[in-house]
Amino acid sequence: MKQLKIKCWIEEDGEKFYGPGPHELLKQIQKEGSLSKAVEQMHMSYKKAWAMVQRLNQFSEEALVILKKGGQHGGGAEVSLYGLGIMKEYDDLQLKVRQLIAQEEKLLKVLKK
Amino acid sequence: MKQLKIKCWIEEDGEKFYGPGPHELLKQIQKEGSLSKAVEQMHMSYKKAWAMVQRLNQFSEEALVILKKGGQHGGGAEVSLYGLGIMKEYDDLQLKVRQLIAQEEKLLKVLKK
DNA sequence: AATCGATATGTTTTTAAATACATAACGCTT
DNA sequence: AAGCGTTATGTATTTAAAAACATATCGATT
Repeated sequence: MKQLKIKCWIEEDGEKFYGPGPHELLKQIQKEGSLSKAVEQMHMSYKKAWAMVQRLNQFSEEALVILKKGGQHGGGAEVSLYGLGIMKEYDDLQLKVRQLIAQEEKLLKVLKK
Repeated sequence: MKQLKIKCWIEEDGEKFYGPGPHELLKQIQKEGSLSKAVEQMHMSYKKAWAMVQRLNQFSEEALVILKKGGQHGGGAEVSLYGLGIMKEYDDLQLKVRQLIAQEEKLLKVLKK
């Protein structure tokens, strides 16, 4: 059975900046309060996630994720207010995109059989 | 500078069926009349393109590409009428998607800076 | 039947990405 | 200052995709 799929993301100078991967990572960070725990949930390597966070923070006017090392619980990670705003924007965008998909799926003959 | 990107494709049972890659391939086949020449233009390996064509034909009610081997000119490839129809559908879809992008790019705060 | 240029197909090599592993650094708490 | 759990970072290994290479097959034309 055939399905129409659409994926959207934001690029910074031709390289991926924010998309499904980072979006899911931020959701897990928000839930777990730690980068390592978020990573565990997602079956993603810590290194990859860490680099993702660096990139997100570096190419924004404000950090999306705040990382803290040391301290009582060893440290932790949280999504900033600014990061939460971007997450919401992306969610809203995805909603519109899904509406387009639903509409188009009815028309496309390719999807038949 | 940040940009919103969207990519759409059609899946058959979870695996890619028709998207930007096959679409470009069909365009080149149409132009060149041969799979090997199309591949050369695209810097794609013949094997990959050949497998793509097999998949496109196998999972459709009708072949999108007709491959001919032997004969005066050794053979050749052409996009079927059915294939042309799918190409047009995909082009039309991309047009609508681009309209959505243009509209959304004005709204997204993430794109600022 | 010999030729030619394209399709068809298997094997090997290269490449890049992801993962795994190891270890240092941090700072609050006790 | 010792312990803890997390962030930070380098190195090595694994994996999968892509490319490169080699060769067989086909069939109209001559």
